[in-house]
Amino acid sequence: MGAIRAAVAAMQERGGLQHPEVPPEVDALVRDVIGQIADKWTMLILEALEEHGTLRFTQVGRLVGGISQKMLTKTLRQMECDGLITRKVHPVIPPHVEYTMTEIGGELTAAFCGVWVWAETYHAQVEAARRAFKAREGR
Amino acid sequence: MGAIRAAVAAMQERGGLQHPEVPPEVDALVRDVIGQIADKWTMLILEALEEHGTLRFTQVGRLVGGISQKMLTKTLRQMECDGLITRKVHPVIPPHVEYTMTEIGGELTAAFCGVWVWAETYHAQVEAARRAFKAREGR
DNA sequence: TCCTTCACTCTCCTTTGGGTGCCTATAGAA
DNA sequence: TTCTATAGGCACCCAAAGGAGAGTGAAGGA
Repeated sequence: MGAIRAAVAAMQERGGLQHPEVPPEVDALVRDVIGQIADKWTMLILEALEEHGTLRFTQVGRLVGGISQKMLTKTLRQMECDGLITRKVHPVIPPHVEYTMTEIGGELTAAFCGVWVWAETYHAQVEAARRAFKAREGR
Repeated sequence: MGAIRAAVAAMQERGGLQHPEVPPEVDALVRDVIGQIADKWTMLILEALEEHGTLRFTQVGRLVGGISQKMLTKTLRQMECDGLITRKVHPVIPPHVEYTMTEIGGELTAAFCGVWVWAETYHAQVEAARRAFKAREGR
């Protein structure tokens, strides 16, 4: 995990981005972007695309699992709008649409990967903390 | 960013966690944890605590900005439940409660840092992609 | 001729997110 | 004596998120 911290520090050095005192309008934009992007389905779709490359609509749905068509459509549109994926429509008659990650989508996936690793690493501790919390508060 | 990917691969090797065919109950837990944690307020509160160390209730509220008392209370409780922060109540009469990040909270913040850096690095491109998308779809 | 496939769209419905305002108790300030 | 600050709890409310299920349209197989 130290490597991630180091990499992050390196990126901050390179880009000259420090958290303390970033201009407020940039902060607002960043918050907006984070708000749009840091959602469950976006993360899961990025995961699926990273693992399997170009996918079709129903393939994404199957890989993600438990997502309704509505949310899948909506999330894919949002991601396309934000430039995280590209959408290629083949105008054939059983419709054929392909979704592919863009470069910045790949970068975001890589950035999110740390969170996945965190979740996989610590989910047992989170479970334990929840049980302990319930025991403390429950009585 | 390759360093992150490498670190992740190393962690997966070490822990024996592969995405393809991870036990379904673990997958469910990880998704649940991600779902709980990948929310706007949690991220912003972690940010505030990382930057300023131990904070009181109203301090957190001021630093986060734009959050209602209700959501602040709720989010802090959830984070305490998940073991991301500790809550220390001083039983004095103007109430005094202190919130501090735990170790796994710190790790999560570090993991999320990559996403913040991504947002700061690419938000201009996201803006551009959105404008281009609107121009494409708008007419 | 009917059914199936794909990638949606539309409508209806329930759940959740989140805001506002009112309540607490008491030490100390005005 | 009255007001304020602190960290919430509680009740009510609206809006948005999100799920379920039906519909769509045309090509090609049975």
